[in-house]
Amino acid sequence: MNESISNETRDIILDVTEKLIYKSGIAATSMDLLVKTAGVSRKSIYRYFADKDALVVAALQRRDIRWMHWFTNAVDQTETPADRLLNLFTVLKGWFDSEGFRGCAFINTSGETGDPQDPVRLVAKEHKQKLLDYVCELCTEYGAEDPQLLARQLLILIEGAITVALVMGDHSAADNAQCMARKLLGL
Amino acid sequence: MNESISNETRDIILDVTEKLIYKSGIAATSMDLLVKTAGVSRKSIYRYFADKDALVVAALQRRDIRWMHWFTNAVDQTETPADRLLNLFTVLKGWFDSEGFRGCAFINTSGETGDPQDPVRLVAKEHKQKLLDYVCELCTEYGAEDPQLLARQLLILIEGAITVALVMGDHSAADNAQCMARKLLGL
DNA sequence: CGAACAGTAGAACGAGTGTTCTCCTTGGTC
DNA sequence: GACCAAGGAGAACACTCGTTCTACTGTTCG
Repeated sequence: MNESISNETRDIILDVTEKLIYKSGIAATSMDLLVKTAGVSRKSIYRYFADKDALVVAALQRRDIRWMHWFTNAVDQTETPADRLLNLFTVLKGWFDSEGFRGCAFINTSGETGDPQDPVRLVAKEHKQKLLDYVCELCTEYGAEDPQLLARQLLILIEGAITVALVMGDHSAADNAQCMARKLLGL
Repeated sequence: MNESISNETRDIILDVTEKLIYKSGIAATSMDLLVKTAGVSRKSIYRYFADKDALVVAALQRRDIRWMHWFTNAVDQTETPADRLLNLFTVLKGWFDSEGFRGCAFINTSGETGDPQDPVRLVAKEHKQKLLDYVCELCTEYGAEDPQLLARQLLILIEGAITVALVMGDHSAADNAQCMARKLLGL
């Protein structure tokens, strides 16, 4: 009857795929491990997804949506536009300190894939574009002279903090990035 | 006679491994492809390296040394300490625009490996620590109040620019990072 | 009831993986 | 000349990969 009813099995598959990819990367996430972890049969996976590539892309798109929702919601929990811009890095800090933090899934999977035209890379690019657009909105609300330039600079701070936090294990990168953002905003 | 004579075959193997890993990642670099590309036999590879892991680590350590040499040499081609700090990003820009640029090999391979204790991750951490130490030296020469803090902030700008350049394909990230560095240095 | 469907369990297949092996050639060194 | 280490070409092994298949179990609905 209802064609848009949420399919439970499909959701489980996507959930588990998303988690395994984030934890260990695409190559290390075998269909066998997926079957065992999700508790579904191989046939069920191939019923909903043409092949592993399609499954991976769908899982990453799901993570894109969910991460952006979580991030923007958390950042928006402050009053003034200036607070929101600084809050970007406070929320990042909380993410770094959370259990199971493994950096940004999209940076990681981009590094795994050599071909820039690979669907995985395109999803990553779209994700970062969405993040840039969101930051740009905040900059506009803040009343920045050049919101686009400011947003691009803040994005560099965000990506830099994430990368340093992952590779060096230095979670204080969020604080250092926030310190730079403060100077940039003239606060 | 001379025990420290440079071994040509070993060098070729390391060279090709380094290039293939940078181009396509560790998982995509099979021993078979390595044999065909390097024009050496499997036996030769296993004569010099215990297994693939050891080869990968050795190739990454080699890249660490060579990249740092190249980078510091290029950056040091300026007169004043202030110029050198800004030159960090000019050199980065040149790297981004160079043919075959695929981001930072150490960020990429860190994303490929889930386990933080993996030798690959340790090599990456050491590489970024060396880079941080170098930037810290420049900051000290510059006469910064807190060279360590400044260096950590500049490192975030560097890693952020690299990540944005790779994932978004936006090479102007180097310019934007340099712009922020200028503000940070009060120039 | 019975057809249709979503699902599990698991075998099977071909291709690719890292690794080891044998056989052959080459270029020195006692 | 005898020896031996270095290297090449490629077969072979055990394993894992993604993918497909068959056989069986419920559930739903006309």
